[in-house]
Amino acid sequence: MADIARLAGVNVSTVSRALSGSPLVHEETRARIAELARSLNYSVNVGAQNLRLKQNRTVSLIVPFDPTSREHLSDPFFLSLIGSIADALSERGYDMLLTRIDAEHLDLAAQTFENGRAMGIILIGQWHHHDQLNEMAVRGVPFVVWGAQLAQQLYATVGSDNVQGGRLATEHLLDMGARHIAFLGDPELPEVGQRHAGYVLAHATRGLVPASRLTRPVPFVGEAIQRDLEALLREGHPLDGVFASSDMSAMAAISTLRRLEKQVPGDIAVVGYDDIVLAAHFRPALTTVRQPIEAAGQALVETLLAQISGQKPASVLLPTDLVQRESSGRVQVETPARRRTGRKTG
Amino acid sequence: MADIARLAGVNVSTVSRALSGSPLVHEETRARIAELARSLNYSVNVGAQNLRLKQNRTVSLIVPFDPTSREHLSDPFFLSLIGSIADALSERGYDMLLTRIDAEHLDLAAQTFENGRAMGIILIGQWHHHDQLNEMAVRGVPFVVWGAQLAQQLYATVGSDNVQGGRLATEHLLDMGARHIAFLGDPELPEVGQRHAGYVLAHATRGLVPASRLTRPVPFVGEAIQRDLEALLREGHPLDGVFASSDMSAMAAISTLRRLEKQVPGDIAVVGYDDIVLAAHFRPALTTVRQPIEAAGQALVETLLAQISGQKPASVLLPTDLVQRESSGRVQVETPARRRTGRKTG
DNA sequence: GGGTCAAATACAATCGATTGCATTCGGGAA
DNA sequence: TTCCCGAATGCAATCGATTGTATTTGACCC
Repeated sequence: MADIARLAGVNVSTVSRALSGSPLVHEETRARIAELARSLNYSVNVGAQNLRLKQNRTVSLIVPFDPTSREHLSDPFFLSLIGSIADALSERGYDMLLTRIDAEHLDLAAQTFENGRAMGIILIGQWHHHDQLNEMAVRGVPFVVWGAQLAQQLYATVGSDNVQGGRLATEHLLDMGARHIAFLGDPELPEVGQRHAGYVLAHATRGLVPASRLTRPVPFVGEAIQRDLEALLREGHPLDGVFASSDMSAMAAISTLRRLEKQVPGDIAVVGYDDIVLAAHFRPALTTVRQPIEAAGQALVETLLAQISGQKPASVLLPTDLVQRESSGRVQVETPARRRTGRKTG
Repeated sequence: MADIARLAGVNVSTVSRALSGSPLVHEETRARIAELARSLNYSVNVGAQNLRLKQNRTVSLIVPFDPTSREHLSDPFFLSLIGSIADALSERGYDMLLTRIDAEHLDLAAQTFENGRAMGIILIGQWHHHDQLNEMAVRGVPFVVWGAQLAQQLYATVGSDNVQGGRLATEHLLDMGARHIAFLGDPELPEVGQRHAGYVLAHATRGLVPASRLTRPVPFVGEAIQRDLEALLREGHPLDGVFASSDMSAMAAISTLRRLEKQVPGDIAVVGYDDIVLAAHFRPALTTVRQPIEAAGQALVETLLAQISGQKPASVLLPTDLVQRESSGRVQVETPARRRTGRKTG
């Protein structure tokens, strides 16, 4: 900017005013300065500008990683969610700063705000650290979490109605005749916990109680699912339904079951969660609970911006619905296999 | 920082030195300052720091959008690529600033560098603006492009070997007995152009020349593919193979062909490009040319960082290979349908 | 006790912008 | 001619850090 000022024979303050369209500069001067700026490929230093103005148009997107696996960004659901957030932000003229942090230290997320790089934060998942997040909220950090609404929550979340989703999935499996439905996912994670609550609720309304060993706290990805399902079947526990807490785990489960020579859905009906694009094209096409991804990105961004502009945090619960496809056809009610394994129900 | 200095009863310069671990401050003083900083949730203002140090640890990722469609970020291939770039950057301690710009003004990408927000740029695709990019390179902007290597290129690209990929796909289709192979994709885009070159080359080595109307310049996504294929078939042109320049278009093509009561691969063999996760699970499972996504992210980041540290731009060509699945089985050589449609070969 | 020296800390310029206030300039009114 | 006024521009402080160059402090030695 100093260069331009020198070349134009004016003071930097005039250049600054000219470039920001202040009515205080003579039109002729402005034109001369604008022309110079263009020819020099000049653009204002956003860092310095933000420093002076104490504001910016950047939102920080934090994608925590599980420190034990340091797993890569690959689940299509989260990738799509990131895409939809990026779109929602760019429509509004914001940039997105993507940072990955250790999921055990979610409070580090606040740094991108506190050090002035972003005016707000979108966090994917609350993991096990509801408390750290509440503390961040008390500190006045503007942020929104993609996840579950929890009790005593001082921050805003955006998420699908997980209890409802879990319930829909489980009721559907029960309708299909399944009576021994495994739940795949770690209920310690808030979202999964709510899906699990829906699973229990659906049983309860029919006077049923799922066997506790049918709840399998496996991580979203990796080979744990294979091993776990093999173990479950080896134990000889009856099994005629699977509710997986993500489509990727549902697909892993189906592959494993088929390898163990179970028919899906003939012997075991499977329902997933998310409705990623892949779900519709998988064989058998996956019955699953749809989470509205486009709406999610929009809602996250709007909620955050509202908060930044001074409104108080207000959570959003997005509707979920069941998409019925092939993986959950009617279960054959009395196969020799099932009779053999007995029927303890928990 | 001024607050801390006041509370600690020292000058800000001492605080700065203490926090950055300079040996010039007394150990005791440092401890006191560190403790204060922690209790105040203080972290240095990165903007101000960058301003002073003229450096940062942020890389800008530019994902251009086609201004006519302003299409959302949804192609799984690009989403995965973004994920792999994010991972490669975070492994090295860099943050990623994601910005979307109009594909007709790729030179705007330089702004994130020139205004000091990022130390380098990764750009997805060169679109129609090789010239703008060369000009950016002349200006000294450090950037790498995911795309095709072109003649007279002053900047670095990372990309798969598109000619080879196109050739592999086409040779495979020819091996399967196809003789009227449509090419789906706009050869004006550099990467697609090279895949098309491979397509022509594969024909040439067998003394064949593909009919020019079999080259269908349709965009990657949207409904154009359906309409275009319908038109092609309505014209009565013989067709027994399709090489689509992305998996998403291959899948759209297959759906359309089936709706028009063509067997895939029985009547028409189809090969895609990318090998997205979905490809393996689609029915029929997609034969496709694999692009190594993890390697791509790593290579992009390494190439950019090398350039930032002063080395001159060096492009990387990643190997591609054909993944053979179901969508490209042997074509039935003489069906009544084919005989009916005649055999003008262009 | 005065001088020397090293360790620890303070001062002040700097990065690139923004903006309230001061200054300059020219023209019109008295 | 003098004074006033508004338009256009310049000056200088400021944002929050870093760092070269003083300056202070205290220990040690003669």
